[in-house]
Amino acid sequence: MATSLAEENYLKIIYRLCEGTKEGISTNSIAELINNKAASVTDMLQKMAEKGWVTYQKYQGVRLTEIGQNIALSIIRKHRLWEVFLVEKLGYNWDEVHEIAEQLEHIESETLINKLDSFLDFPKIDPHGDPIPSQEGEIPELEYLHLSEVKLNETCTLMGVAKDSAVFLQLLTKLNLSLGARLEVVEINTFDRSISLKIAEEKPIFISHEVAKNILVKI
Amino acid sequence: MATSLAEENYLKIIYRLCEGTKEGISTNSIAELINNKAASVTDMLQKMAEKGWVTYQKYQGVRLTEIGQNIALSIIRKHRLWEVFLVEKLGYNWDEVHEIAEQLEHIESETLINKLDSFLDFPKIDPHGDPIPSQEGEIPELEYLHLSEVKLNETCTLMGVAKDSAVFLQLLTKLNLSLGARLEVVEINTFDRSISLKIAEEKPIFISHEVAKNILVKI
DNA sequence: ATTAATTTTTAGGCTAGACTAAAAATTAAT
DNA sequence: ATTAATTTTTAGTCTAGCCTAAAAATTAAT
Ligand SMILES: [Mn+2]
Ligand SMILES: [Mn+2]
Ligand SMILES: [Mn+2]
Ligand SMILES: [Mn+2]
Repeated sequence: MATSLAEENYLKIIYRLCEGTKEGISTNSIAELINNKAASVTDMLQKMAEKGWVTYQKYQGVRLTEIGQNIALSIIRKHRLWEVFLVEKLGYNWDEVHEIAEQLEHIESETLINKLDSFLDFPKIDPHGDPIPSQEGEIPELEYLHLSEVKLNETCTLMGVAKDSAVFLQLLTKLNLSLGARLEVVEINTFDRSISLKIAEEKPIFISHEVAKNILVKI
Repeated sequence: MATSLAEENYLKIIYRLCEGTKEGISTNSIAELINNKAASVTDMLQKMAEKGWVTYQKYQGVRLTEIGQNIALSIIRKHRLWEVFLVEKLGYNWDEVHEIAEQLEHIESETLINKLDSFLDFPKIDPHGDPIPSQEGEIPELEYLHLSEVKLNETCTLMGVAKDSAVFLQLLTKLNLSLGARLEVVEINTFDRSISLKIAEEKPIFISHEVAKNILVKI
């Protein structure tokens, strides 16, 4: 069945909210992320339940069905492949691509996205370290730690970000923090949980707990 | 002012119809190309006149304003640059790209299209030989002949097509007729105006007047 | 110059997807 | 266990962009 732009955006957001939990997703949480009023969300959820993309019972929240999840994953696949294209081929920075990918992800063509995938040499992650779902909708569950959880004097590799807002990404860039960077936690301040980091043997930088929480690393 | 998808499609079609003539463009001709009913077109024309994109008087047809024309040209620029991308970078054939470009042309980002332009090495024509408008909305008026107008025994170069339907383009491909081909008109049948052509010294092929009319050449 | 045919516009409706305001259900607080 | 606060749903509107049917204007044919 064909999906409208509005429906695709709902599916993507519900997918994101489902990830963290087994519970039903609340109307309000969707409304907030999609920037609509709760009443509008209820309306749409009922239509999407009708189409078999979500399971929905009044007041009990919503979950994606198998079908709904597959649609969501195909949109996420497109979003992330386009982000790779924008950074790798057109020379964008990682903080500039999200909005454009929000548009490109709705372009409908099976062949297009597979040719793009091939043109990009079948990347496994996007510019923010997020995994790219396969054509079949398989997505590797990457088991990363938040930098805020890393112990003193441990060394880790920056694998991704938990938030892709432009200001956050720009801050990381300014701090010289990019995907693949080797990080050593040289100090943890118990007062505010701020952290001192050595990036590849350079002189240490300070980051707040708030920043550390949104950086994903592998030991 | 922001343009909706529907408005952009109207502007593009009106631009095309304006090209051939100085007259006002009829409601019906727009309706036919855009696959809407005339009443819907009237409706939209009135709204677009309101916004200053067309001049419109009841029963007198419509013309693009300077502003309307510039919007149309920017969409055409995007359409054609994306077509180049699809063919040159993703390996599509020239008969497969139009529908996808119809979607991509509506992606809104100044920087995107200029980076794409640069990535493609600033092409001047698209895969069908159509000129690509500059960022400033300048478009070279290419003065081509229809192959049907070429005299017997003259030699010419295939520069473009006057129609980009998939079946037509597929026929040309089958006949080994592609952009840049050197063509010699070796026979013209007065009865049905069909033509015999030598392509780069190969043995001649036959094409109908209908086909010849839609092939653009330079002597 | 009338009449006929065609084109265009108006009038009134419909659907998707948003909204506000009010009602209903759930959850939290006494 | 009530009452209060919060969340969610229903009911009723609105706009964009389409539609059909009927009216009006233009163009073509007698
Ligand atoms: Mn993104
Ligand atoms: Mn991303
Ligand atoms: Mn095209
Ligand atoms: Mn083209």
